[in-house]
Amino acid sequence: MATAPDGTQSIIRALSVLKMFDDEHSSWDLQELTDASQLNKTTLFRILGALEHEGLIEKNDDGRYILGSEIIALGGRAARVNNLRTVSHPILKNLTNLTGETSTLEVLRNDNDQTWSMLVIDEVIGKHIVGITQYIGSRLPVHATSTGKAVLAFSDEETYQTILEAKLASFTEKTHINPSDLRQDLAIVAEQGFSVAYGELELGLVAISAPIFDANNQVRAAISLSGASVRIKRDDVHDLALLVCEHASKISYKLGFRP
Amino acid sequence: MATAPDGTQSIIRALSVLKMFDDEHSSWDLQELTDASQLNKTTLFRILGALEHEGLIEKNDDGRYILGSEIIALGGRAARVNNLRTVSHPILKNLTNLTGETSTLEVLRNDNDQTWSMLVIDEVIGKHIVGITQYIGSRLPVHATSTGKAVLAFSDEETYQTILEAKLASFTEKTHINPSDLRQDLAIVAEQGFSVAYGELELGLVAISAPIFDANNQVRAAISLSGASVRIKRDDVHDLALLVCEHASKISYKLGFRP
DNA sequence: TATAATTATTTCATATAATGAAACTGAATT
DNA sequence: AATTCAGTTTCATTATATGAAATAATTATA
Repeated sequence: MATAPDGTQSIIRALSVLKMFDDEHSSWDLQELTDASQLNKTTLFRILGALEHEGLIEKNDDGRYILGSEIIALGGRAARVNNLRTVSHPILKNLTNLTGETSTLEVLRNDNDQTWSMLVIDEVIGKHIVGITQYIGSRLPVHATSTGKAVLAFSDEETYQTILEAKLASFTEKTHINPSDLRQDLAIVAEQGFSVAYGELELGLVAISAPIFDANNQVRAAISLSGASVRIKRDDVHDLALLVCEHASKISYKLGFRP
Repeated sequence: MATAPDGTQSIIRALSVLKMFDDEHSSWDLQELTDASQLNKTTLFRILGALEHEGLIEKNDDGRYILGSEIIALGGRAARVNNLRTVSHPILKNLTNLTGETSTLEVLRNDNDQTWSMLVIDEVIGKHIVGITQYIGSRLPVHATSTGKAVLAFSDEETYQTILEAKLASFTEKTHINPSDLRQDLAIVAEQGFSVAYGELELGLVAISAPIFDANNQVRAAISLSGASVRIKRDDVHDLALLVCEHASKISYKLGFRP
């Protein structure tokens, strides 16, 4: 064998070493890396030398290696290219292709000053004739949408509180207008990893959502799959939810989220 | 020569290639990289193979290489380790060592709901006896502090407007209580890259600040150097400002900012 | 303080694996 | 159909990555 089929071996080795710097092991010394990897100490020494030379790792005060600022810079650039909408669109399309139903991408947005809402930033219209509405650019109530609940259930305490303290407007008899009801629902969402809004915003409309996380391990958005309740029955919800979660995970992954 | 002194050559080459993916050149194909680098096409082909294999780059729809999600994930981890406070502290210490004056690190924070202020998150006390006050944890008015002005001058339009629209409280006769005065001052700050508050918060107190940027090219904080006006004369300000800017740049660099 | 133990770095001989010229493939363009 | 260009594979060459061992530099222990 002249050259590794997947590209230069020493580079693959170096990148594997780089990936050993995760949240659980954010700093290493040479010996630890030697013990934890299959690599020869001298080889590692030179790999680290190269990584350090290029600023991808650096030594902290204790002389231990940590990820360096060059990685942060590269990460910023990568995030700019792999932005939420660009990355999500093909995945939304796939979700709609598989189900025939409409899918959307929504983010939590602070409106003018006080209020929060879900802003629809992308949408792929389903195949069914009933309920074709363009939603891109619309702002929807957080507490009455599946996406809102998906985001809220994984938000930081502060955002969570702020929104729950606001007045919960009623849209149908199914809307949670009672904070404790909503809180209970959100606990379930957090538990199972997806949310369902069955007629909470509009009677006859079912929506299933899952949250999207980014490289900072924070909720960034949610996707939804929605359709008329005449098509999407209670029994279908679970299978569809699984599909939505899968697709949401794919987006999270592409945004650098590593669970 | 057996091995490159700075570490494995092929790895250094690969990392140099990775860095070619900047904001101006966010996507490349093999030929372009061949033309733009000193490397042999076949070598590049294998370098790209290794980088792609490990997810640091990927091909977009057009078959062009772009930075991949693994870089975003690594960037997130690196940012968590190289956090603002940790990174800034030794640099603040240095600034205070060189000048004898107190230096601080401050971020713009949305208070409870409406108001904004500068939150002091680190401080290195200077050598002089006069004016030793612990400020860590304090919230200071944005419009009357050098740090506030440094941050504001480089903030996005929305934040800028919001804060300028609020009532500008008066602290001394030097405080900018008139939006158009403040606006004018901020234009100068944006121009020269640093801000000065000469008795605007407290008579007899001079502070000089410079903004800190992160890998997303956005203002993240500001550092200040402050002391009594009996020591820091008008004539000293310029030289000190240069020093403050230098130190702020160092922090920005460590946070992954590449101007 | 000396000694031991541990880790980091350098040396050096070896051959593996990186390298690049050239050939080949496949797609796009004329 | 002919041509051009980008991407990929082949293959011979040797530069260069590799790792065992020796050395230096720390750190821990007696």
